[in-house]
Amino acid sequence: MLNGSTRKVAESYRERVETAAEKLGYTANLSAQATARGTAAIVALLVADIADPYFGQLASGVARGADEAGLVVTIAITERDPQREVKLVRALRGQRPRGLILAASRVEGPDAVGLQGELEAFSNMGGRVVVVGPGGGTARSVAVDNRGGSAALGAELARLGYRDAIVVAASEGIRTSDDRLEGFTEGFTAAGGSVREVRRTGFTRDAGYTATSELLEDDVPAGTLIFGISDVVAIGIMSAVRDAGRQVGADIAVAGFDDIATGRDIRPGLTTVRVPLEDLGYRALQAATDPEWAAAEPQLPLEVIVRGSTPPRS
Amino acid sequence: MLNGSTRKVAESYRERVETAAEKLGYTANLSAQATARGTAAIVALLVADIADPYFGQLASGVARGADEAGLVVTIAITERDPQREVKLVRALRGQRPRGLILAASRVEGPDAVGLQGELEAFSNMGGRVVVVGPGGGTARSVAVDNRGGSAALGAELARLGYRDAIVVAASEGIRTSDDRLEGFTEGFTAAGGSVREVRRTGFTRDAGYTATSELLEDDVPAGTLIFGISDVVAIGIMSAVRDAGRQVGADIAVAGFDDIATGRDIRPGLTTVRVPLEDLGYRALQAATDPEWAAAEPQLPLEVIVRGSTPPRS
DNA sequence: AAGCTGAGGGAAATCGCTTCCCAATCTATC
DNA sequence: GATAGATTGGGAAGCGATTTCCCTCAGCTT
Repeated sequence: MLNGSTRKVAESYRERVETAAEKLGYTANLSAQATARGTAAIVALLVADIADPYFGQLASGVARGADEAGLVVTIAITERDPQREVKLVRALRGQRPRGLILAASRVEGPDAVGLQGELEAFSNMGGRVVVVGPGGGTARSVAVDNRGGSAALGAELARLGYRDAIVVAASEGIRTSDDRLEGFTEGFTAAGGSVREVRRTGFTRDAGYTATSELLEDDVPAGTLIFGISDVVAIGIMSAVRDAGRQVGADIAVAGFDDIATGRDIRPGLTTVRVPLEDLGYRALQAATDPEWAAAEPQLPLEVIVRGSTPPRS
Repeated sequence: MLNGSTRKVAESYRERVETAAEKLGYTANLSAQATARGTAAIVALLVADIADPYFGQLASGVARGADEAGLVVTIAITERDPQREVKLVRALRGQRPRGLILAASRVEGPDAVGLQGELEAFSNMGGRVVVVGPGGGTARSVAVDNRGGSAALGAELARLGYRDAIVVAASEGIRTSDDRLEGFTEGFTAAGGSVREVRRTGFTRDAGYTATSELLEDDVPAGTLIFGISDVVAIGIMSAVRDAGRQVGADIAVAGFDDIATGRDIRPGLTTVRVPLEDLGYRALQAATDPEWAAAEPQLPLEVIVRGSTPPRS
């Protein structure tokens, strides 16, 4: 009754009790509270890898929102393993969190069979599931216009004079990657370019590095553009380009997607599509807590940012 | 009794119950468990900013360890505000976590008055407090030899021919910064260099950028070395150097500390001291959970890494 | 056959809190 | 000044586990 239930208590008492509690160092036992109420003041966040700046920035937004809402954030790392993800969701469910935010998961496709079931169970228990990216089922989703953004990027790059591109993407079936790939191809070809090759790997820096190293063993003409499916991948690409003795920019141009902080500090700067990652996380949290969330503004505004990694070709 | 109490049950039964539970989608209510047991299977992690790669990598190690130990990680962001930090510790205490890991906090000094009290209360409740960095009081600590590492760095840089350095540090009283500053000065001067100026700001990229921009308004001779108290700061420094029309490397050399992932991908590469951040987090978790932890190997091994940002001066 | 041991069932107490119900007190209205 | 209505506060039940204690039953030993 100390923690804002329906009971009304005289203000004077309340204050007295509160200062006493303060002095004694008393803190309400959240677990007991959760037991009694049936739900805990917790939001669970699932990310692939918290050391990845993409997820770091996202988590930052989630944490901010949670703080404002008086919730605690619990974090779990999927390591991009669908099996693990299912297990984690199940384990997290034991906490009876108010919401569950899934960043970086394939909610669809063959890998997702177990997941869907878990998510439903979670929903049925009264928790809210939010998917960052294209959602499905009972889940709310906070999406980014990957397709539109990369189409715009492709168009812009073609306008800068690029005609020949290679895309380093993640495996087929991963929606974010597929959307970005399709969008880019669309925008780039519509404006006169053509995608010569698509390389399938993963979402990591090392994936980008390795793929590009292999790519550059063959003869890649100067003026080729390599589009990395995310900034993290693109950064790997840039390093590989350099390590192969080529130059980033006029020689081999590189572009990414997300606009993580690092992309602004490397030289040449990384051309990319700005995704308001922190906001995205913040809105995911809103979606997880706000009872009358209505998928308003389904897409966050994106913006193509051209930097030195793709200088205009004359 | 389903979750490992003293009771002994035949394995066969146990299995049967477990698969049944699996099928029904039952999950033990962790809150109830925590209420009954008096402590939750949770470790709380306090970081200044989860979007900062330093904390990201650290958190990554913590998360890995927690996963292995069957614990859930709860994360809270201090935003480098001591007041906030106290409040958070207090709030987190309500969860009755097994351990509390403090990364990036001043456990000492005038700001820490409230903190110490909270930490003690936490300890008295049976939770274990781990400080990443120089600890104090009841807290266990997982430390890094900041002083020795930066002394080695300073010595190495002097050996490379640098004689004139500026240090961009955090405010006085922040132990990590002070130790690194002292160590560097020691090592650098002992080997023939001299620290011309110390600039006090913060631990962020922008702090480094701003401080350096101001610095470069005056005439800074070519061949000067700027040491950023952490890699994040150093990256800000590099950007500022470039934006001021100077060159990183032969013109103005830059070094940092931590060896965050980004430092390997920027060009020129950032000279720094490698801190095994992930391990550090992992060990912090060990310290928080292992009952017979004995501060073994009090310091993790550090290593000076010279890259292109500090080319040898002939 | 009696006695001992250990496995396992069942009931009850406990954890710290919320929530519901009811009696007691206070206030406003006629 | 009496009565209905609104407030306040006390008490008990319940939340979903864990833990402890007691008891039964079967298998062995002597």
